[in-house]
Amino acid sequence: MSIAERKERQRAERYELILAAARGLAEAEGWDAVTTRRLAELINYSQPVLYSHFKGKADIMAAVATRGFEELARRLRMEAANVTGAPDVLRNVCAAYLDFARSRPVVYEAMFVLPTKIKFASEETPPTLRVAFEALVAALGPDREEPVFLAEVLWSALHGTVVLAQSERIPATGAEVRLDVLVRMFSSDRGDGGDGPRAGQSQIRVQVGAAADNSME
Amino acid sequence: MSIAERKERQRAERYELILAAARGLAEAEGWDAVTTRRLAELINYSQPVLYSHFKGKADIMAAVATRGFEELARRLRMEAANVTGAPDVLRNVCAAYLDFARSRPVVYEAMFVLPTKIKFASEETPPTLRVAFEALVAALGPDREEPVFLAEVLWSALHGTVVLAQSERIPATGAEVRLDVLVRMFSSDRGDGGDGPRAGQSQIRVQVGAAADNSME
DNA sequence: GCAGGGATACTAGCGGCGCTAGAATTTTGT
DNA sequence: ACAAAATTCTAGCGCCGCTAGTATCCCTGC
Repeated sequence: MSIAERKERQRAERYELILAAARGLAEAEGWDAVTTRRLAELINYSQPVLYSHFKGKADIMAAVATRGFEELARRLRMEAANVTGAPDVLRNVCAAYLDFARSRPVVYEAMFVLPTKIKFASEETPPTLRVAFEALVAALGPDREEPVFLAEVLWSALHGTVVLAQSERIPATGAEVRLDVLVRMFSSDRGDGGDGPRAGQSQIRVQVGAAADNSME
Repeated sequence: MSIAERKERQRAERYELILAAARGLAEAEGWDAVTTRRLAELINYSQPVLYSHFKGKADIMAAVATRGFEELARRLRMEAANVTGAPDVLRNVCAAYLDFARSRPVVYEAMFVLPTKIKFASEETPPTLRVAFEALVAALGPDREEPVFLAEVLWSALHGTVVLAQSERIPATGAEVRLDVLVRMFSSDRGDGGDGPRAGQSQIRVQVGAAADNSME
């Protein structure tokens, strides 16, 4: 049965090829430029081949989004798990979220902006997506009232800054300050009893992260 | 020159007819269903007539959005001006924003979600849009540090809740609680020294407003 | 070694999209 | 009444997502 295995492996490789082509094309020219014809040309197959892997264009985008959920969950989980050692988990998790959105804008768009058939906030929600949300809840710290709603609002604020900035509806400059403001608003100790330079630190952190992680693959 | 006036008036009427048709069709079936062919059919003219009024479909949507900016600015300004008498301006302004987004979801989409050529945060920003933002700044109250950035984050949070809820990425239930949370986060006096039942009041307010203002016009 | 048969990929085409050139029609001014 | 000007329409371009039907390839069993 080795021959069947090889075939399946080649199929899986082509599946990945399609996903990579879709993401690459979207990153280069936006999702509007990702057409079935151009995708077919990129992978050196004819259009109908795409439909043997995916139900349609929306399905391809959903697959890209799913990969995004995995990466986002991984990043957030890593920051949220650092309860010991790092004093400001909330800021790090928020920074990681913004960092992800900035480094993979079109993936973020497929995940959270464009219409998708992926179910949110239901039983069939992808586990990775749930993990990402739980990281937000955890980042807010213990003993907070209405933790789920609070996390939803935090997520909304993060998402809002991302999409408004990406669509140039709020200026790109000031992203660091907005992070400062946002973290202060949602931290459990509001009156800034903490150390002052904390803000400056994170500004650098976000900037560097965004600049370093802009590669396409 | 009365005949030229009549012609111009008829042109203006047809312009309005197109806008109304576009908004109505979008409200009934979403922006994807708003095609130049269907619009032409709705107004009983052929397609190219649309292009004598607008540069293209995007221009029509921008016009719908512009009308939306006017209405939103009017609503927010009204709530923000109530400094005297109303103790919680912030809550009322936020509620008005959410109310608008819920009552005119597709207009909101054209304004703040879909790609647009309208310039934000620049010199050529529509005055009404600027007014709306100023209302947000005012609602936050005086003597706050970084008022503009703070307003940007508040707007982001409001926008985030709207779009995540509209795209069913956070559950529709809980909108009132999220408003409560959000207002508490951004109010200048954080420790809830105010009266308790305030939240319940506003919940009713928002719900009634959303239900009453759902007409297609 | 080689024909049959199933899997695989292709060509071609459908209806619909935004948009526009050029023809046909209506309206205007003389 | 008639030519000119403004207006509206017909027809079509290149593109889209998607699919039916055909051709090709490769594995299987003799």
